[in-house]
Amino acid sequence: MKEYKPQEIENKWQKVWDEKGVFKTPQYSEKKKYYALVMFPYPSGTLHVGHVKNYVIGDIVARYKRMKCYKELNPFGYDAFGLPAENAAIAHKIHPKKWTLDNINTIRGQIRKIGISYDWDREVITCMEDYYKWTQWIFLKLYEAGLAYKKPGAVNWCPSCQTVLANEQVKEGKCERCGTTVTMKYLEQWYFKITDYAEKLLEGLDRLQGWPEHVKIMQRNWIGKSIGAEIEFPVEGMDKKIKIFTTRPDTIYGVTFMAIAPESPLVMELVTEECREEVENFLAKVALEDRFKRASLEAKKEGVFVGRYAINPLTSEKIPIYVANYILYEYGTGAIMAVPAHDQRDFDFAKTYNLPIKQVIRPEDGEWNIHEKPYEAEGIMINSGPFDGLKSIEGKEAITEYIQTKGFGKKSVQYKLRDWLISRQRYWGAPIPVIYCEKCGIVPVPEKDLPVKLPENVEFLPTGQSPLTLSEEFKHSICPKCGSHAHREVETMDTFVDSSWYYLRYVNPKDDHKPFDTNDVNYWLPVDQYIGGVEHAVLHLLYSRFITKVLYDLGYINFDEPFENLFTQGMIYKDGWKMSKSKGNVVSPDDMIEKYGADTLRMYILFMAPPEKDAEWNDAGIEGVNRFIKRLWTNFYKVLEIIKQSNDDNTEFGKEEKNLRRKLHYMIKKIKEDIEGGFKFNTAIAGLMEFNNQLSDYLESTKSPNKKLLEEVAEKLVLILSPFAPHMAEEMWSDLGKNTLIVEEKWPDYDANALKEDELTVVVQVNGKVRGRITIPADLSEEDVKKVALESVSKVIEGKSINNIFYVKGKLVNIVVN
RNA sequence: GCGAGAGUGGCGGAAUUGGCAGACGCGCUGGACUUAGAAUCCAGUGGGACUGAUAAUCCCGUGAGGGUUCAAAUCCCUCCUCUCGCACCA
Repeated sequence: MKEYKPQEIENKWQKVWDEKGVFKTPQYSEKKKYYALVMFPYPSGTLHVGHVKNYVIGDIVARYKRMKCYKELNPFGYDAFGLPAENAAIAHKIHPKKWTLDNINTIRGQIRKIGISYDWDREVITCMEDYYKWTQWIFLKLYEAGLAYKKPGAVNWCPSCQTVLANEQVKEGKCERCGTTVTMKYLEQWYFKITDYAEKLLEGLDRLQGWPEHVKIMQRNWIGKSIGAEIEFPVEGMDKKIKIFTTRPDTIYGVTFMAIAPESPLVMELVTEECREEVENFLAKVALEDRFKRASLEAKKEGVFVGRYAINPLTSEKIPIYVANYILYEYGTGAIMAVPAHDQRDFDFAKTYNLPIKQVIRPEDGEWNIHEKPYEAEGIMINSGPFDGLKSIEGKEAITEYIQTKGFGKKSVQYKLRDWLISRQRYWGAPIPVIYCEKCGIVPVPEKDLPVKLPENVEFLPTGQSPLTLSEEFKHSICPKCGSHAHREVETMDTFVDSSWYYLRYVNPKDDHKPFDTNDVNYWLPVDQYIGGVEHAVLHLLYSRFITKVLYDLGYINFDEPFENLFTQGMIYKDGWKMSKSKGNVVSPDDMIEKYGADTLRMYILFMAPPEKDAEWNDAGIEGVNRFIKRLWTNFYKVLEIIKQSNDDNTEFGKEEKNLRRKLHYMIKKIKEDIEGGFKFNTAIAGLMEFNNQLSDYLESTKSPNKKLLEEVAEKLVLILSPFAPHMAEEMWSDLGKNTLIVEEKWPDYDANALKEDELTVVVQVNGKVRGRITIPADLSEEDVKKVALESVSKVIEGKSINNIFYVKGKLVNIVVN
């Protein structure tokens, strides 16, 4: 019997695949295209099995589709710029470039050993000039389109990373990378105008049928669209109006005060002499507060009267104006009309400062004590003059309409989404291709001068200042417009800019004249299946959609969504924790391959849980899968031996043969359905195990195994196995005497005829409880089945009257008695 | 607080178009092989009752409680717990 030596056969077949170039992307063929893509890694260390899960899932999909006769683009690359690599490089006192490229070499080696079917010729590394040149090109295109701009303002600052962060990179007030509490700074920074695309990004989500609902919901929430009205409230005794945004214009008769954000310049314009001191003290106090604490629900609502009153344009009522800590300057207009009767926050504030609470909406039925709790739901308008009696939904329309005709305001839509802050005060990124000229101001670097090279001999310790400031050679430049003395932008781009377009580069990774070829990209994109972690829901996945939509609007591509189908895989935990070096709970794929081989590793990762779920690594679990693989190997070579020894050409199958053949085809059907019906690889592998057990039973029980049957079993079993355990499948295929490569074979179809059974086992229930089972010919009539069923439980139903008999065809009979 | 998802043996998980709950694997128990162990193979394995024991039979059981139905892990109502995301967005 041939011994199973995984490392040996894995090396052998990986070499063969390489030499024959079987995973190279076909350029010309009749086949339909399929673009399978996994989120590329940050090369900031070595891979652990959690990363590998991503690539294995992608590889099963790619190999399956390849066998289903698609022509495949299945590339891999590295998100090589950015803070993690830079921080690691600082810690290890070597240059980020060397550190990054060393890691890439390690990772590439790790992945090759797993037998992932990538087209390695298309590898993309974002920190290389031939890539970031085109990242800079994208910046220029956005700049030309008015979608990249520089503005001063309050920005998120990570004191540990010593750089600004985009809103999407702040999680619960902490830096998404390092967990340090984010503070605020006033800085002039570069932004991409993603807010211009809020509506398009929202609309596109509805078309993405192949995306998980929870990711779409996260994006919708992040974009945060609200429909309402902008209304202007005149200030008494001043030629000034306060503009507010509200989603509840129907509650305007219930306004009892106004509130303005502390940061708003309006505050100091409105404040009266008597109140000035108190207001200034309040502003000073708020300025010192942590802004994320201030913006949390638990924070107490506080404010001060500014000394003035506004006039409600509908009622002409005089209402006091406050500056209040719970008003956000960045959202809406930075000022609100406060309706304590119908808003919890206004209610809390009114209670604290003893302000009136005026109910203007009542529930459709039932009582409501407005002094106990605000009523925030829809209802019927009351105390609202001519609008009394309207439903609040109608009231919204009616009042918006009214203020619009009177010129007090207009319908308005607001979004929570903020523009994407893309400049960083760090070294390891693509330089922003812009020059500052004393005469011409901001001048973009001409396309022909790209790339703006990142200098390598620069001190890059994080100081809060861009390290490129230190390089006179880099900074010094000449204005491309007027030729006078100028200096370069010293800040670099956020790595999320690099990764927001890499899926396009894979199509023409070596083209040095353009970022991609429009025809080729239009052919290969959108990506058919994208696979990665859910942590990118409102980061990379949002940015990529934005960049794609911009390139679409600029006419470079003919699709406006990059990823047709998205799959988010769960994480692998060990000892209850995410794997990390500091926790010391990292499971290395290399160790597992050395111990069990890549095929076992691949299969265990898929078997441990449904792929979208988080799973706990279990050393005993991988042993179990390894046992299965060895049993399968043994069975296969037993079968092969029988085939070789036998001259029997009998195709008349007995009961056992028919039975085994049915189970074979049942497995083929099940695995196809498991893969296509939502990547249920865990149950697909269970199906393989089950069939292997059945094959063992057959080999053990039968005296004269049938050669023809076993030939079919061996061939189809190996084909089905091949996406999961490609190396051993290739070895088995070749031992079957085939002179093709299994990776180039077709996925077998099941034979519906083989699935038919001559005899069925039917469960017999009495009053819904299983009381027996009967074996019947498959074609027995319903009447006869019932008869047999009744007989089989005659003891149980003796002396009882039969009320009803239900028959579920081929499955179950339920006899109802009393 | 809002939004989404999930609660099934000792464990990971199957079954969700209502139709045999616990597939498959781990673990555990017993056995075979062995000087012994490892490996491998075979058998058993939700809880309980009955029985001297076996076979058989019965009862209970999918977070809790109620409902619909011949039949509920699956559908409906009420509640609890956990995970994730957002978090004063007017």
